[in-house]
Amino acid sequence: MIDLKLLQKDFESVSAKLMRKGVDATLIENLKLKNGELKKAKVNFETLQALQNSMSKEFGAYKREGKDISELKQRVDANKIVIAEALDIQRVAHEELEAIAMAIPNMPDDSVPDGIDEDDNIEIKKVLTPKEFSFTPKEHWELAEQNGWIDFERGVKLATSRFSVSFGMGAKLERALINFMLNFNAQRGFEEVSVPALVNRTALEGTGQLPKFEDDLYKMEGQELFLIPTAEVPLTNLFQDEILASEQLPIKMTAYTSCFRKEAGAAGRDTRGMIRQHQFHKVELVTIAKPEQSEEIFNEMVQTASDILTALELPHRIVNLCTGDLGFSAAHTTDIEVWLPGQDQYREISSISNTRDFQARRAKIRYKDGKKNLFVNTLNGSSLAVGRTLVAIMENNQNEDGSIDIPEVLKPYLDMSV
RNA sequence: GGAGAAGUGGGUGAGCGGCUGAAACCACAUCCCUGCUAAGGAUGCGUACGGGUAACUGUACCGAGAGUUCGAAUCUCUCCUUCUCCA
Repeated sequence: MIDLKLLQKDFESVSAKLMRKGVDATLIENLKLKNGELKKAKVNFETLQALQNSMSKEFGAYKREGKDISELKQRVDANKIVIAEALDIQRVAHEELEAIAMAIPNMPDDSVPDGIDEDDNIEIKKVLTPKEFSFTPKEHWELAEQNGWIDFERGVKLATSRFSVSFGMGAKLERALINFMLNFNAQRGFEEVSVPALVNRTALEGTGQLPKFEDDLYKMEGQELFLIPTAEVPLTNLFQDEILASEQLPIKMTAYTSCFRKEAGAAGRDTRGMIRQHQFHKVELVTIAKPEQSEEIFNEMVQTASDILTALELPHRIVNLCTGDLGFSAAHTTDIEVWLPGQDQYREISSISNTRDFQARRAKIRYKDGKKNLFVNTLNGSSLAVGRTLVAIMENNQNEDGSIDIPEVLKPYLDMSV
């Protein structure tokens, strides 16, 4: 949620920032208007309520003293009707404001470059050089099938398209990657957490998936429960509606979960292989931090994800997302893209965002700074998407005969004898 | 699955439908006293959103929501959670 006070106080700059992210100018204008309306309605209601309260107090005194209450009761009853109307006006104003405000994305930082889509993202640096192949490298689905690691047809049989099944070394590699990543993150100070895969509406509103993106979520029938699209949701919402002690911060967490996405609107994209699945494994990083800590931790998170790829000897590049490619909740985002020789391009494998106080406002996560309660900053990032890492290993480590070399760092995690 | 009990501020725990935003104790903060391994005293101490330069002040919140009432932590209903007992 954007800061409505700031919007009121500094309308020009807030709306300019939101417009960079493509928010309609009239919508912002409307938000300001509604906010003013609500304020007025609130003052009006509270004034009436104060009158009612004081009359009610009098009422008690009258009774104790045995005075006649009929005249007072008349006034009180009359005021009651007026209050009901005022309350109604306030309620409507609040609902209208909420509906608009909850659907408005975060303001991008000034450092975020302008742009329309991923083509306008800015490459910051490349890490490791892709190796030259003496043959034409294959795409991962071909390698996966040839090695018997992944079965796409049987995934469809069990569920529907965009599901797959891993077998043997494919399955073991996934498990090894998860363990490797969790341990790696733990060494960088991120505490491992195990969280529910189902969350309620409040949690999803807190992190920004709802109300706007319900179409992309799997919802339980007859219940207000959703499968998580990312561990960011449960991890961040762990502290929903809490006021944390200053010394507790930063809280650095990592979690492995399955993630579930309907991929509405991605029809036709990456239909082959395991790049874009409805269910996928991901190891996530989430940090709850003080505002002054958040940029330093952001860089740590990017570095951690990048270092995992380096440890796996996977060439990748780090990219600063432009306004057009920025997610709903993010103030700024850095993507890590891994080199896929089979596809002959870099593909996203991690996305790290600082949402600043956007999610904290929605989820009401604050900390005590001396006397005052301030909103925390929340950060999230993949470290890493497991399936895509496996894809990268297959494509980068393939030999001409289709066999695949296992990265050294994973060998301790794999019992190679079975 | 059935039957009971309970959910109050950081913690423990009182609360008669109006004098309760809420006793008391602990914890915490500041100050005073005193020097000895501690104790005593004073004051302060919830959150959100408003109004005011400020002192201060208004509204709401006692698991959540709805209701009864001029007025509800206190009565009624629904839901959630926890505990105990039974199957």
